[in-house]
Amino acid sequence: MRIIELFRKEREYLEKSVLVRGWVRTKRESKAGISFIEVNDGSCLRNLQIIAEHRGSGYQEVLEKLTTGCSIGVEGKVVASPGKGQSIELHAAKIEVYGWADPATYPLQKKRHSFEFLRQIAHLRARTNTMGAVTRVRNRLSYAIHQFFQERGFHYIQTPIITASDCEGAGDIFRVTTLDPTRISSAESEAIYQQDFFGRPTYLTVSGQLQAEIYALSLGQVYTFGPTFRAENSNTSRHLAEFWMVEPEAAFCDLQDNLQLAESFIKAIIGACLDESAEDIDFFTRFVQPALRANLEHIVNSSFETITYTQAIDLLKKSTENFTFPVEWGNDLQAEHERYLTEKVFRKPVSIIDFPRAIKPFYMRVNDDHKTVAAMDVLMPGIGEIIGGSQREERLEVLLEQMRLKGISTEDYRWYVELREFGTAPHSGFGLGFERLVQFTTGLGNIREAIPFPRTPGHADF
RNA sequence: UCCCCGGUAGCUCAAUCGGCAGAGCGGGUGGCUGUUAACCACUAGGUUGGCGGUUCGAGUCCGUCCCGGGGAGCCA
Repeated sequence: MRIIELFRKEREYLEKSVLVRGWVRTKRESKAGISFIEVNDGSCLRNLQIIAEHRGSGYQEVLEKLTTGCSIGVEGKVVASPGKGQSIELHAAKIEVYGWADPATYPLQKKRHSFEFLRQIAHLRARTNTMGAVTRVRNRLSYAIHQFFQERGFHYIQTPIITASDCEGAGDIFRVTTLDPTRISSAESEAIYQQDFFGRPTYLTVSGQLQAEIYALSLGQVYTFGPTFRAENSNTSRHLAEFWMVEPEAAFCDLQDNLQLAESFIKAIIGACLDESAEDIDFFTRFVQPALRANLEHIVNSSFETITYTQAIDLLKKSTENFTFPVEWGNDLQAEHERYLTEKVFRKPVSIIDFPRAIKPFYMRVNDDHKTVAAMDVLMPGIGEIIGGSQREERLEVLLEQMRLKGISTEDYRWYVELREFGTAPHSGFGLGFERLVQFTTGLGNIREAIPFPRTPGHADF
């Protein structure tokens, strides 16, 4: 029996006998002959209070040794609690200990630990209230993502993790090789790749977008939800070397449709958490970020703002804010600029569209002014850019010109070009950083708490 | 990679001007109580991140390296 089930149907289980299994969070002794044991089984935030009488139980020895971290199974009767803080409790008839946890060496205490410390014990931090709550929210968001797309006829596809494309993004990428590193350094540069597993240089993917386009131009609407890798040496609270990305891609869909999709998407999945992870959201609101619940409700209830890059530049130029970086048409927006727009000017999510052609990738559709492309960045208060997307360039000639201008090899991307030669169609899509969404939804300050086992420069433990 | 801050008991932190290294929690022992971050008493626990320097004397000042955090860039 899972504890959440018990709490959900309290009346139904009252005076009934049940078996609950989980981990001891804390134990309070009463020498009058009672032990109070709080058990958590991960099904929900709340602990179940176990009442264990010493008298005649034969468990006095067990109860004395029971400490935080032990795993136990308790059989007993569900009764109404006379104490404050819980409506029901479990009156133990039988207690089985599956595993002990030496209190002298078990690292988790009943008190608050720093996140830095908990990261060092990622195998045990999952047993804390915070990480348990993050994990359940992350799970609920994942489920909501699939629900959202499935309900709208999008097909879930899997794009490759190992790729030979190395110029999709500007960032550094991870090499994938079976070669002995000592041989690589001593070898002739080009010839060595022919001896490698794939017979050519290969990397971990930085995006499944280009492959998703293939399936959008055949199944109509698809989405990916998988791991993505960036070898960028960035040490911030918003970056991971290995993270999960959601990338919908839809045919016969222009930038306006794309914006609409992004807005409905974010509202739907955050709304699902507000409704169905209410207890965990309330926990974060109480202990992590007091304004969290109000912020999330605001996101769900507000309509997102959409402005063009040119309008954004105007707003920034008019502002009295002291920016470190100059505001000039043609420069990319800096974090401080994005924060100002979404947190101070509009105080809600803002989509910025139609960026200068020169600062965006080759695949984005060139607008009629020939100076901008149909790009969109969705900015969220508190974390900045959460979604980046665009309408893709579907016109063969324009795409070839873009590739020429950006120095992209038409040989290497022959297949991508052929999608425009054979039955091309307008299409759009975007990418959403999943951990940033988890971060936003939980209010946690560091993205390293948004994923069970964070990979960052110098850290690949567990 | 750059800038800033930090590293003291198992954990969270304090230590005045450079002058005997401390508290709370956790652990152990005992007491008390339908308890709720339980409470009370006692107790054990330290190469102050490493190396070098200044000084009668360094947790504290200087140099250097390592590690961590925050911010920036890059991005999702």
